[in-house]
Amino acid sequence: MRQSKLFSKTQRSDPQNEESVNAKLLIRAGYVDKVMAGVYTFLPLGKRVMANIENIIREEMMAIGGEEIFMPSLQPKTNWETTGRYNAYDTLFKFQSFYSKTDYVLGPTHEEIVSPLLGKFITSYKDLPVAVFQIQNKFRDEKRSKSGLLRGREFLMKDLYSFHADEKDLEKFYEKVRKAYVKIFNRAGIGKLTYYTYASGGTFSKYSHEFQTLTPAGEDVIYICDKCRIAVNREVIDDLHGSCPECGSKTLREEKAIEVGNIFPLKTRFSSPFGLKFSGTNGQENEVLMGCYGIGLNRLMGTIVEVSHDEKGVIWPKAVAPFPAHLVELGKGKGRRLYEQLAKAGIEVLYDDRDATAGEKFADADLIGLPVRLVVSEKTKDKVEVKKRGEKNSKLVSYGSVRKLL
RNA sequence: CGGGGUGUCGUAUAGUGGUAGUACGCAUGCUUUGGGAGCAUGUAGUCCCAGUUCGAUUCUGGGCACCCCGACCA
Repeated sequence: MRQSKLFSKTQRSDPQNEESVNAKLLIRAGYVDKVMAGVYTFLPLGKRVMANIENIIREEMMAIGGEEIFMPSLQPKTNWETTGRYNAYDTLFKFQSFYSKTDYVLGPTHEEIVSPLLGKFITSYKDLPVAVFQIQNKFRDEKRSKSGLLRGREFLMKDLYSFHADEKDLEKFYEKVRKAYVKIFNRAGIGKLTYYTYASGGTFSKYSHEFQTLTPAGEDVIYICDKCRIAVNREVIDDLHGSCPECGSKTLREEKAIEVGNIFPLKTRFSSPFGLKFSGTNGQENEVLMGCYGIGLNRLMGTIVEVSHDEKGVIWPKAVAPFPAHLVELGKGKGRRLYEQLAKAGIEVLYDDRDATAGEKFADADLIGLPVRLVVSEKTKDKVEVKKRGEKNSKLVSYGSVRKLL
């Protein structure tokens, strides 16, 4: 893409009243625009990042047999009364139709939709197990949204729901999801900093599990067992008498972290109120067991920025970067040949064809943070200068070999 | 929801009870072109409502918005 055609522009200074790194950098670089606290527009660059994150997640969900659906944000009050959450869910956006005076909620999650949905199709043990997922906007009336993309009022979330005939099957699938999540966070470039974490199960079960990424920007405190490479959320550490639930070790390391994903055994919490039953092999009626598994995409994007940046800007991991490289030309038209050559090879780079000074272009390239910077100028002659973002050294390579480096 | 802070051109900021300044941006022209370049000209602003006052962007009250800390986070 030609940068001269990009309607978003970078900002030289940090936005007023923003403290968090992800908000400052993403706004300055033109990835997002803040509409109000916790609500953002994703600009062309930000939309591409989000699409990459979405695709990683989608691929891994499909790899474990997830079937993608799309449920509504607009939900009937009655479903929420069925589960008793209409009054119990404290961040629920509620409103009324002006015409019919019917009450609605704006979905903060989708158990109230997915449970009756599957109830229409599950009748026999032969229909189980089944897992459906969606990538959809959620709305939560947070008392205090904060930290840029980390805690929003409207945000994109992947939610997966699984349905099982018995606990053993639920546990088996739970483990599959855990592995899929590890792959997702590895691909998103935050695997090394992300820990499988024991957390409270609320009213549903003894423990749930979270994926926590270490960052000072995090809201949670976790205790890491380096031997098992797992962690325990502070909310359950007393329960476990301060020891690792897997090896019993008491030498745990305290860190701040942000929850980027969670997996949760729901069991019959929702199948029961919605009457999800199936006929077993013996003809007896049984209750369906459920699990739910979420990943907040906005939060994941913000977390990546929190853990991968320097004083000049973002440093995107390759898999989520909006473009694989930033082609910076110094001198009008100098980069066009390479741009077109790469395009022919199916590689779309961000081509800075603007009539701007070298300093401005370099500063923007650092701020936007694509993994590789390609410079073509008078000085590079028939070669291309290649530099990785986050590294100091550059090298000159021939036009033909650029492709292999991306 | 409790506490604290902040609201001034598009962006970041200064300042004042009496004509609102600077930088960047943007526009035009010329010069410049390997780390946010230079000159000239131009463009554009006091969050909203009320009160005090001859006069309020400034003071007072209320509201709204945003940020931070805490509480909350199935």
